[in-house]
Amino acid sequence: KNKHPTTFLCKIYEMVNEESLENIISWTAEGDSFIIKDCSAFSEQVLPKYFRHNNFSSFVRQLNMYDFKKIKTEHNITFSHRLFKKNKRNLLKYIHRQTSELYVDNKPKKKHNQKLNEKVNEYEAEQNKVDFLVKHLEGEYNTVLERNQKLISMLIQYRKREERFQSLLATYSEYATCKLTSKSSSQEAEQEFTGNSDLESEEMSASWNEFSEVPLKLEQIQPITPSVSENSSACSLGEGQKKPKY
Amino acid sequence: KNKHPTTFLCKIYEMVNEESLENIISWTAEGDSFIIKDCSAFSEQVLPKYFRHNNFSSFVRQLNMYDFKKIKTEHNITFSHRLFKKNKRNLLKYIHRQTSELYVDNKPKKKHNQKLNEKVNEYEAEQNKVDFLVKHLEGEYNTVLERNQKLISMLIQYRKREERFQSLLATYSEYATCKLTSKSSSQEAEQEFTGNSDLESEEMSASWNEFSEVPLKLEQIQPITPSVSENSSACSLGEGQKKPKY
DNA sequence: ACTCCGAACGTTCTAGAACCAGTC
DNA sequence: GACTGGTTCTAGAACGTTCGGAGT
Repeated sequence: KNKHPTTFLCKIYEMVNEESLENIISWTAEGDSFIIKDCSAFSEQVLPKYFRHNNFSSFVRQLNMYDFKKIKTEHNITFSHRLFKKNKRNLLKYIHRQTSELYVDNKPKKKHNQKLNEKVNEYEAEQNKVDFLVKHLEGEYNTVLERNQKLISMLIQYRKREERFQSLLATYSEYATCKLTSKSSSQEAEQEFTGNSDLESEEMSASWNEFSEVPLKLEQIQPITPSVSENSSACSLGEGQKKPKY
Repeated sequence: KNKHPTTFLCKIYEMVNEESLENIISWTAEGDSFIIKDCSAFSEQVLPKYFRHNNFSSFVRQLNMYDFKKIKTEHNITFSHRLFKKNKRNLLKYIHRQTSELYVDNKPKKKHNQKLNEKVNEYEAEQNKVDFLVKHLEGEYNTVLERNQKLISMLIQYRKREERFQSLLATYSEYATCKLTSKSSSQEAEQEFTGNSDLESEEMSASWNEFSEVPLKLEQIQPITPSVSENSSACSLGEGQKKPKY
């Protein structure tokens, strides 16, 4: 695709080299840029010969499209391009007209659209941050959930054990009350166990009531929606995606 | 603020009305726009008299800044503005130089920046979604964490109760072994209690060992960073914020 | 060969962005 | 010394034109 320079490049190269136009447009002394000495004559006489218009601004627009830069001078208009030099016609084929970068990969390549770009960058950064936090939170949540499940099963086992203690104690108690006449130690023990009026047991049953409202199975606890990480990662500016639809 | 028209408006009004420039710049026949008949002469002779430059493009830039529109004509350059008319100098004060709308309310007013705007809108939508999910997750996490804490305190109470059961049983057991000669029921009971070789107890102690690695205090469990909701809400395009720093 | 289509190029008008200058 | 307007260079956007290649 580097076979021929575009017509525009050929034309400006041609007119800059044209000796009859030396008083209007020519190379600079250094030969690394070209100078338009008579802007009016250039617009009115030269431009129509090479292009379909005589608007200097259109000419300049084309130069900018090809990444020529205007050089700051007094009373003269000078443009340069690193690949546009005197006696270097073979370099022309490497100069390319820039198609709007915004449309090509929707990354505007320059300072342009600064404000919007800042915004987009902020959003990207924020998105990445939130992504990370969400993933972290998910992990935390799941570990806590597992721990929770473990605690619940432990509690259930404690309960079972306590039931067995109780029946065991009942056995002892029954045995004691049946086989023995009133002994002080037996009474103390029975009182200590059967008396539900002590503070600890009250707390306990209160806690247990609350606990009974808690779902006991992992499935009953609302799971983390997996759509979070999917969406957020899809939005974290992967290279290949084609305009995600939200 | 509508007292005086800006100097630019005064100057173009003045030069359009200047009879000595009639062959270069003048009103159109209808008097609702002005025409530049000789672009070169205008640039080289007229512009420097009124402005600090002789660039036609700078002049056009100003016209566009004041919302003048170029009229499509042959061989002539014509501009018009709905408030710029012959013999209507008093209308000039209502013409305003447009400051970049992007900066004013960071909502570009036209079709311009389409792609970037799409992106920003996508990010806004995504951000709101993720915000919601994060808040939801935080809520879930905190309830699970509370529940966890409750379970842990319950477990501790169960443990205490079990210790008391054990000492109580020990008392019974001691009492039984001391005061009674070998009875079958007593032996069974004592075996059931002291025998740690049964399956349930093994599970139990295993669980307990795992549990001991689990932090018992809320403070030891890593809290959710509150920065999530702050940042994300700050990024959700509130109207008043001045360029948040991430 | 022919035509249709799409991509790149060309022309025009307008806006963005950086910088400068006057003014309050 | 911040704010508004002026100047300069470059880019965006719309639209027209050309050119080459796929499908017939």
